[in-house]
Amino acid sequence: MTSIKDIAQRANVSTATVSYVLNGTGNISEKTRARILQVIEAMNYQPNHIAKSLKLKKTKTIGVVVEDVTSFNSAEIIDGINEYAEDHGFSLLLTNMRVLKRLGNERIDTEHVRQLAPSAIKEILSKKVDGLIYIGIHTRDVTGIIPDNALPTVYTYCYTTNERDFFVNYNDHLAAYEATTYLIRKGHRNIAVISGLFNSNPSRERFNGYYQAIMDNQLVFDPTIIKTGDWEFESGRRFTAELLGADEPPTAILAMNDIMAAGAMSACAEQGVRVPDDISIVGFDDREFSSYLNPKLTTMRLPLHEMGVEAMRSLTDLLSQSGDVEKDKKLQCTLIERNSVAPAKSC
Amino acid sequence: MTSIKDIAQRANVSTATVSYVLNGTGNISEKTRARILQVIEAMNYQPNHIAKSLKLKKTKTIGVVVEDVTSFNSAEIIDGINEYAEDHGFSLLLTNMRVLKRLGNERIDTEHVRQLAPSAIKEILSKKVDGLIYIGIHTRDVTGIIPDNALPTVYTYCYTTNERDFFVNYNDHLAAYEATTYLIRKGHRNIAVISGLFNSNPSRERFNGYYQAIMDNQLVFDPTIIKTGDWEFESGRRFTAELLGADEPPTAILAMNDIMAAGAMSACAEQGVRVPDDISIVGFDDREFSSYLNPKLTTMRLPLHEMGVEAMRSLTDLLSQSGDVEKDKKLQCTLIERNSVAPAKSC
DNA sequence: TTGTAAGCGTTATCAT
DNA sequence: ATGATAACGCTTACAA
Repeated sequence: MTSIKDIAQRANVSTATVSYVLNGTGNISEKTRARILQVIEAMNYQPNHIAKSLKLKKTKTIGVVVEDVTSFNSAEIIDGINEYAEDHGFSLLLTNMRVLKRLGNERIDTEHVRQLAPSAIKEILSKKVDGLIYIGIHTRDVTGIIPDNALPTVYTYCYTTNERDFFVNYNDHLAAYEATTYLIRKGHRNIAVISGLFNSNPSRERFNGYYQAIMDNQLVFDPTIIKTGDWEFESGRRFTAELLGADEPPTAILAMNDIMAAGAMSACAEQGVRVPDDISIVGFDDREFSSYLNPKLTTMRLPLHEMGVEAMRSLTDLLSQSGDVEKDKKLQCTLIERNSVAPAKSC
Repeated sequence: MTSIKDIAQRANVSTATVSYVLNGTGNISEKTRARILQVIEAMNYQPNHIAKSLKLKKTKTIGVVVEDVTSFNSAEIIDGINEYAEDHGFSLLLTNMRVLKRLGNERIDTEHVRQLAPSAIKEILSKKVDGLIYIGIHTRDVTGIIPDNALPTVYTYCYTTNERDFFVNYNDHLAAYEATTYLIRKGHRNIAVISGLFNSNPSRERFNGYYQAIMDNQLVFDPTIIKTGDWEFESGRRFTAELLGADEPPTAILAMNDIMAAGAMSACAEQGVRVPDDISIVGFDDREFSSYLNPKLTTMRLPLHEMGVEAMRSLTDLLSQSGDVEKDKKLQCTLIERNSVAPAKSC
């Protein structure tokens, strides 16, 4: 590999001079600069980032620690990180803890993940990244997984209780409020919800958003049409079947993710109730498959890409200590209208 | 950060000695080794990979160049790479060309991607990775995207015509042959296919597999039930509608991806034909959503994870020049039986 | 405006 | 069995 030394030699200057023109630092006469640039071109010189990193103690690479790349949220967030990173000359060192395959979806509590983390973190610290972005697999508390003293870190799709950390997430409360309001505007008065497990923050937040929309519109809150699912297809199917069996079934269902919404649609098909003619359904997440369902699912889109962008922006701001960085950024979801909602039949 | 020098000082030895025990090289007496180890522990020493890399000219990290992380195949392949890499002490530097967002799905030909690649590659070469894995977004020829002299490279989910390169892909021909044979065993004689675009290798290979299965079973090949889709939902829907309108509609459809299969199911639903009672459908890819469709889709699973593992295995073998590495590895797909296929009605 | 040289944290050669 | 030291490719104070 051709180095700065080779360039210096060929251009009859010192390595310092070459370094100066390379970095635009120092005061170099126009003609030597031109000559050096020419040699650099001719020899197809590529700077060695490793040497530079060693000297500068900055690698211009950030560690992306992801609980599982394979989780539906990860790729799009990484894409966002990438977009911003590329524009700012950062590279990404990817560390995948693979918790889904190692632990299974049931045991993703902080305790178990913490056992997986140390070696991953150690590895990444050895490689001397400048900062860390941690991508969770569920929006939950992950305090303690990354040692407190590690590096500037921003968490996305999760959070910690640590004073020093930074987060970027989305606004669950508002999203559910808007989804519910949308249904109400369509004339629905009897809106069931199939929630996720209630030990999860998003479930609670979304429920609160729903509840507030019901209250703000002077509707009556009916606890019997609130069903606690577990995020999986089968729970969406089962609870919808239950709902459909009631004397006066709801005219709309808000499912807290698209998978349960798909389950709900399945239950409807089985019982011959038509979506959206007989019942409206709105999902959550805007998974790719939502538009492959029949009918295509109306759902709340998560701002995953933007979360990646914002996480990376926060981190670079942190690293350059440029102004102050928002500690707990919350992005907005947007409703994607497709074909699973119709106006309530006038009564 | 505590360095080898600090350790040496505290343990009253030279840096060389510390390096020896750290690497198990050299001949160190048991008691000094123990003492040094103890100091290392006490000071919580972490080796500096950057310095090591500079000296050794090996970084123990490999560059993963992916055309788009966001594409359905990427995450699982990366996960496979990760699994193998972790076991062998390699880190992953991720470079995402983001072609889907930059170019759109229509213009992903090699020409356009080639314009995106150079800066990405330059960047990654500067960071001195030991080797490269290139993950395509479609199985197609990507010759010329990565400069020939770059680094040991293995391609997956794509290929080149370059003698020096290595590939790992899956066996399209066999997969289609097996899917078709499965349908034939279920008694189907009239099996339509909705293919992808015919300028794509997989489309041709899969068609050949289908054709051979038809021949091997002495069925008659009917070109009127071969439809050329474009991989998208709408084409699956439209061609199925056509197929269903025939005097004697096929009793089964082989769709060359799950998205078109979903479209096919949608068309069936619209026309009131029941899957699988009236018509059987098998897809291709085993996308996550296949089991959220109604009925759950029977489909060929792509060995994505294994492709990642094997790609990384090939690359590490290449780097350690241990034995010879298979130039063009082809993995097998496996049929996932769900609920979209039923035996043909006895005629 | 340019050059000299020390130093970043390692490894490895050559002495001892 | 252990130590001194040059070298990896770069940046940067300081000197010239």
